[in-house]
Amino acid sequence: MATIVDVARKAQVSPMTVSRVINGTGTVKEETRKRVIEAMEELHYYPDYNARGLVKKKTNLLYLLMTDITNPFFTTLARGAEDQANRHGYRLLFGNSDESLDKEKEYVEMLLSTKVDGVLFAPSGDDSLKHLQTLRKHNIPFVILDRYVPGIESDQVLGDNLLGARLLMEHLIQQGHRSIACLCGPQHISTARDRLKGYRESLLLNGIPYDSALVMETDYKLESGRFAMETLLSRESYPSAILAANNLVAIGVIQALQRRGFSIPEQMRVVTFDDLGPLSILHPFLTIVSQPAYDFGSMGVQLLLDRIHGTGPKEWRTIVLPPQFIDHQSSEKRGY
Amino acid sequence: MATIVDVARKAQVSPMTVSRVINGTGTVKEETRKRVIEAMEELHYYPDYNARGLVKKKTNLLYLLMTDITNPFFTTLARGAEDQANRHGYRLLFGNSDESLDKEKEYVEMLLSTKVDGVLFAPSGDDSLKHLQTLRKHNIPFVILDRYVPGIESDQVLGDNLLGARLLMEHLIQQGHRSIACLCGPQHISTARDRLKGYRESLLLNGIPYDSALVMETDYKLESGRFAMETLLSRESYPSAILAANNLVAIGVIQALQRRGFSIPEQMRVVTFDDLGPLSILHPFLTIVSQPAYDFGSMGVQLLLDRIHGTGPKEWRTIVLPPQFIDHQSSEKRGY
DNA sequence: GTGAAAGCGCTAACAA
DNA sequence: TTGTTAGCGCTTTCAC
Repeated sequence: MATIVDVARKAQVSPMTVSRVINGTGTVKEETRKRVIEAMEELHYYPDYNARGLVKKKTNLLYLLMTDITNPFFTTLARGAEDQANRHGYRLLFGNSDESLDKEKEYVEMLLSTKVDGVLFAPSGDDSLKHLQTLRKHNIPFVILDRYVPGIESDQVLGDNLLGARLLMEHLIQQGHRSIACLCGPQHISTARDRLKGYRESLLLNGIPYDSALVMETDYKLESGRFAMETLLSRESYPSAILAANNLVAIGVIQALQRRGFSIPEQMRVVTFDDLGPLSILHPFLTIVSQPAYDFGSMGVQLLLDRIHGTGPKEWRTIVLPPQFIDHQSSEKRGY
Repeated sequence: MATIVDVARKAQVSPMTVSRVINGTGTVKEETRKRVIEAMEELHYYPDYNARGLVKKKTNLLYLLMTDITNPFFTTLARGAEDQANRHGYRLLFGNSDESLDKEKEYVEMLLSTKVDGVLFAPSGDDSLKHLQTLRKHNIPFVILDRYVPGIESDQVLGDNLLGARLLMEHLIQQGHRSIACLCGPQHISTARDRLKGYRESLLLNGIPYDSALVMETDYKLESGRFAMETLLSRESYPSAILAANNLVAIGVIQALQRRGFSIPEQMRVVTFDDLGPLSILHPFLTIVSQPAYDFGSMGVQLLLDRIHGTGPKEWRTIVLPPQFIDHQSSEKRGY
């Protein structure tokens, strides 16, 4: 716990000179420099970032607020963000709101007391608006990730969920499916709305009537998918394919199907969004529109740093990352 | 960015009184209290944790250093740690060393400048010793997670990998397998050593000769498993079952098998350690010894806080969490 | 090329 | 019950 004063004393200079050596600012005679460095090493000195932050009003800390740390989409995103942050000399803090607005609120308040330089914010839903407004009011730069929030402008990194849904639907329809269920995700989240919209548009475009009985609102968790699928299976007749709200919901769906002895994809086709991380390899029966999760993270950090440093344009920027269609069954990959 | 002085001025009291209100320390007249709280709200005041930490020498920050954030074992562990930390008024920082000693070193140095109250440390291997010694020298409390490191004593939360390996082996041997390959993981990591040891012991106990050709050292990543399996399959004869170093290696193994058209588990049995998170549901062909990842995190935080606060015994404590045998094939679960 | 003084936002210790 | 003083570890500013 040596401080800058200890080092200064040992090197027989003023604390200010030590500070200059540490930060490489100002001018220091080579000889003094050496003495200082030696002293730092002998005392195992490490500068206190907090003390520095206090005076510089800059912490070199970024915060990543995710909605579900167990979802491979977000862990991959986190890696992208971390790599990019470290590359620019920033440290990255993570938090996990667990798709809960209340938890999100706690994180935001904690954030206000933590003095981070910026925030990567994956909103839990449209109601996150007030939290974002709070950040804005406190002049904390942020970038919205994955889900846009009506009512606020900001830098954003989003996916094209409308297109994603349509790619999946076209695929199913081309294969002859006409009765396709949509487990459509929470409608207070933009991604879920867009995916449902894509579903409806594809039906319309292909002259397939919309059947509200085939559309069920789920949340973005596994159990929800299982439950919805069980409900579908309890009816007299069921669809031949399922558009699942996201990867976790899809797994719930598959679980329900397996329990009922369905073989996939022969008896039921399942398609969904977002990869399963390293495990996707094992799922030949899943057709997926994958989002470049790593890029979500690294580009998010890029936008955020541009905003913090004032590099980049003044206007808000929205980056839309294209989905990638992956038919694990045929191993065929196409970018869009 | 209102400060405590702004609030004091607005409430017509001294900063010290505001501080007392914020922290609930000392005594403040109810009337003054109200005035202060009102002022805080009007100014949207949030205390600066860093400034507080500077004087209190206590940040209420814990750090979790993982080796692989994409491994479901660690994301689940992280959730356990986070929940427990928040429950006690601590914030949790994450970092990801990516199984790399060099990256780990960078994190440790960053840590020394970040002034956290304690560290949950999942070592990248035996060579992490020096990093742990650095923390010790700087009086930063830590708890070792998952992998022990010869040469240092500490609070620890570990699994029983020897037993885990033997459970898996007994299972295979009971099913009649005699030729079992061991993709044994990096031998500079305690978990890998113990698993290999369990493998050998089981062979011995069952009178099966040890065949070094069946043992291959891998790391803990997917590609490594795939490569090892491909090597095995390129030989004239191959084993009937694989004990894979961990979950990711197992996936690599399965991938290699699928590419060669093997059906699992009929033509090749694969068993391994650690669950696949939500996805394990989908893998009826995997037999797994699972570790209670969530408890690794929450108990780790518990030990750490005991150490920080001086509650709990003076001696180092090692908690060994029992493995759980899960045969996804038979859906049978038994605790040990 | 180097140092002294002041202050970042907060709280411990003492005084009133 | 409240306020004053000093100082946490560092950097900014200005002087030498």
